This record gives sequence, structure tokens and C-alpha cells, in this order.
Amino acid sequence: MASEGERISEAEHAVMEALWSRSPLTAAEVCEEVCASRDWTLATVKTLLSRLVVKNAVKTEADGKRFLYSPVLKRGNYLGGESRRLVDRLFGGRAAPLFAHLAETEALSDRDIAEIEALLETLKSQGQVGGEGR
Amino acid sequence: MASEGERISEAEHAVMEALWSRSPLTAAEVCEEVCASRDWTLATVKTLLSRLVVKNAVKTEADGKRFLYSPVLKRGNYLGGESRRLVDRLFGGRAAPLFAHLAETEALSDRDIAEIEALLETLKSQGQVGGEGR
DNA sequence: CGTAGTCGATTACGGATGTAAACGGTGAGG
DNA sequence: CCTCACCGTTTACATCCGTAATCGACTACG
Repeated sequence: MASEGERISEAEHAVMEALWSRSPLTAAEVCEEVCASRDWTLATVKTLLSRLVVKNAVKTEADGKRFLYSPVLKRGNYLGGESRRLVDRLFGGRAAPLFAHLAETEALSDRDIAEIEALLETLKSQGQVGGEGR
Repeated sequence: MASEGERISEAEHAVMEALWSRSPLTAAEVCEEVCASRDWTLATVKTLLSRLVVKNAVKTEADGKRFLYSPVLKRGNYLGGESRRLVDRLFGGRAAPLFAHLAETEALSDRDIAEIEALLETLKSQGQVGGEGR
């Protein structure tokens, strides 16, 4: 299935976000996007981009002398994978306890509650969500 | 405030789980608990325990020549912190999108849905949930 | 045609992590 | 008393991550 097993680090993730929001981009453009908030130099961004290419999360496309970088890994896949990892590792693979914790630590706003309620409605009417946790 | 800023790594977390489920324990007992699944040696467990002591996540209590280890960091705090970190980093601090993703990737079982629904009820009747998403 | 700038690639390096062996003290059994 | 087993501590070392400087190739300007 060619499912990439390479993990994306936190710093690399910042670069991915830039590419997800707009691509293809040159290294310099990526830097413009992220060096502001993270306080990195162009050199750092280049390193991260190379590592991401090696990890098959980003691909390059030659444009004259330089490269244009685009994401290969889909944002949804990444988010899904990371979320799942957390739920599996900390909550035995079940989402309900995670939810309980977020609620306890006041990480749920009224807006979240409303949205989640709506989501549950949709799920229920659609019916058929994975039966067992796994 | 005394909020410990020390991060707990994944391997260290496995040791914490052992101590959360039963404590105090000797190093050997912790190993009995975790070395099975993780395929570690006692030496590895000792290293992890020391690091956790340094990080103030575990405390020791002398029992003759050897130590008994107990958790200092509360499980709830750890889970809360990690969950929050994920939500902040990947979902802009809001829990609703995380749930949307878990739902999409079929990580929500029927049981989860029922439990979450019940939880929402409780929250709503209690009212007063943190207004802003932090 | 030579020189300066720009690119990606290579190399660097300190700290964290995973994994473990070696070391030194000490209590128990002979 | 001496030795052995066991304990926590120290040391080890490869990999990953964050962060970056340097290098070699090539282009574009003068």
C-alpha cells in the first residue's frame, strides 16, 4: 500500500502547513511564510524541506535552477494519523475519554459544544460508524 | 504555581502508566509490568525511572537498600496536557475539528458517540464551560 | 570572461531519546 | 570477615531533532 511510515517532526509540520496553505513554493517563499513566527533562517527551512523530501512528505519540481516544493502527504492524513496516535497511546484508542478530558480541562468552548452536537446528529442520522473501537 | 515544564517522552510514559496503575513499586516490579510488552531490560527501566525522578514526575521513598517509586505527576494532568498540546498544534486550539477528524477516520465507535452525547448533556446542564478557546 | 549572488547539498553540533552495560556501595549468607 | 547479589548511579552510544554555517555548482551581471 505504500503507506509512508516516516514521522513528521514538529518543526517539519510548520513547513508542511505553509505548503498546505499554498503550493508550489520556493524555499525562500516558504521561509517568508514561517520564518516570521518561528524565527528561523532560510538555512533552517532548507534543511527541513530536504528532510521532508527524504521522508516522501514533499516533492520537488524543477523550475530552472531552483525547486518548487509541493506537499505529497495530505493534511487530512497527517491530522488523522496524529490524532489517532494520541488517542491510541493515551486513551486506549477510544475517543470518549479524550473528550472527557478536554471537557474537564476547560478546553471546550460553547462553540465547540454546539459544533460537536451537530456533528453527532449527522453521524447518527448517517448511522453506521465503525462498530468497535479498535 | 510549581507547574513542571519537563516533558515526558513516550518511553517514559510507559513507565508512568505502570506506576499509575499501581504504586509504589520497585524498579524490578515496574520492569515486570512493562518489560513484557516493550521488550526492555531492567537496565532500561532503571534509566527511565531516573530520568523521571530528575523531571520531578516520579518520587522515591527509601525502603531499606532499595527505592520505591511513586508518581508525582497526576495522570489526569499528563493526559490533559498532551491532549491540549495536540489540539493547539494541529487544530488551532479548538476541539471540534479534532472530533470531526476522528469521526471521519472512523475512530468513533457507537459507544463513543453515546458517551459523548451523555457528556454533552452533563456539560450543558452544568453550564459554565470556558467561554473562549484560550 | 570573471565575479558575485543564489540554490540545493553536505556537514556540524548540542540536546533529547531509546536502549543498555559498567561501576561502586552495601547488606546477607557462609 | 569476605564474597556475592542486588541496587541506584554513571557512562555509553546511536539516532533524531532543532538550528544553522559552509560548500560546490551555476547563472547573471558587468
